[in-house]
Amino acid sequence: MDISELIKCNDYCWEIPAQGKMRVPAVIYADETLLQAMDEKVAQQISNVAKLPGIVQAAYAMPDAHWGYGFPIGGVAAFDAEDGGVVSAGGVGFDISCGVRTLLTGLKKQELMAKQTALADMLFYQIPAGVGSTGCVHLNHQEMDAMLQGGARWAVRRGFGLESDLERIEEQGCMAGADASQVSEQAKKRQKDEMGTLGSGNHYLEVQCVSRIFDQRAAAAFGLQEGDVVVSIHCGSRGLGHQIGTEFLKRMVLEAGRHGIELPDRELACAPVNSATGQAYLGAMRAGINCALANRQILTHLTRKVFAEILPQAELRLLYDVSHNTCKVETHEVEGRKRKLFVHRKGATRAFGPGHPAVPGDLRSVGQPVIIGGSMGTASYILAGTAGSEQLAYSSACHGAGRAMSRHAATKRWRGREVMDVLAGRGIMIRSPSQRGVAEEAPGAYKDVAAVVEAADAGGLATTVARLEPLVCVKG
DNA sequence: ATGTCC
Repeated sequence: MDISELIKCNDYCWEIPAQGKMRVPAVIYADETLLQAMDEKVAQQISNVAKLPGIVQAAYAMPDAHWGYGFPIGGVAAFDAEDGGVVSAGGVGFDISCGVRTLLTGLKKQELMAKQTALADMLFYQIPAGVGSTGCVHLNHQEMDAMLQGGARWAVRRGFGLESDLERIEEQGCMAGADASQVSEQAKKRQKDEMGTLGSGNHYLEVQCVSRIFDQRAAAAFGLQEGDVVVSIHCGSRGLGHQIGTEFLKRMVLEAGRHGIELPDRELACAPVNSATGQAYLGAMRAGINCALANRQILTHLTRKVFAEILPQAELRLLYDVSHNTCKVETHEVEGRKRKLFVHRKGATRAFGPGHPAVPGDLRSVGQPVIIGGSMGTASYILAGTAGSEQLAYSSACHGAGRAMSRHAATKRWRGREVMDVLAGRGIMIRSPSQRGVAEEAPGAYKDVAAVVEAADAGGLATTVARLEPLVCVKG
């Protein structure tokens, strides 16, 4: 990216001043190195977001931002419905409520190592992964609607996991305002056999070891110590979320003119929050959030079953579950005034600071856990929300390493088999149904996650708590 | 991300 047009606010914050049809400035949080490596399209896309009706304060890009459909991945934007604000399907992303949860196991790395191969094989056998994968749960119409309304709460009631899991999930596991009747039959049909499946692309289930603690107090509150084994699950709402996104995107493009919305880019199709389509999308999108929460909950149950067999002394407790493709109604202070806003986070994690009422009581003094999934074979990080992040980007942080190379380019450069062999040599066991998928996800195709986390920390978006190193990875 | 193009 050409940084000569940007105003440097500080070493980790850069502004594109409002110009032309931009209603507000665009702000990118990154250090100079990340910024220079960032695709020019991120600046274009985030500037286009700043042109949408009802946008408040600024459009933001996180340190892991890269080119996406309409909105950049790693984009945050909030809209005021009272001010003509919009909701955008492309601003949430196709994989609605894609997210990651981390489970504590109570195990130390040494206990796990003797069983590493058995665990890798059993997880791969029990966790459905890959394009079009189907699971052990099959939903009829009635159960589909119950799942879409109930989320992880529905899953726990059906025997998948523990009641105590729910308090460690955003929205206590059930997104309010979901409207299953706004989800098309086609979307439901695609999902009926896909519950409890990882999917493909960058989705994974990873067994990890805590390799470094950065913040002792926060780590103690989160239950993390050096040498601990944890499990992280990254996946979303599968075919259902994709279908909802596709259908509403089309509908929003067709209706934009009727709502007097001039689209700077077709891919930024949106509808006023206060319109039939806006409300219908919000209902369907929230149902999609519940689908993703239920999906991760079922996968958690399957993971517990595998550990019970291979390492029966393990006790898997949910640390936290974050969604990084959402639009949520939140109250934020803007220029001294509290406003109800529709906050879009696409490839960005909610990061509420200490004291926020939505953070579970026993974690509230340190802030919300923010889980940053690394790429395959690289570290992941646990951060905590900060008090200052509300004024920086509506309490948001990055979500991962962010791609640095296209999938196509990655498959030309690497072969899945060799990527797996190299990682095996470093003690990391990869299991995947797709060699090509492994090549696409080669560590070299991603940005340096440590640099991304450092920029998020130094920029004040969140504070680093712990680093996790992979031991076993089931890759979609 | 995605029944990787109804």
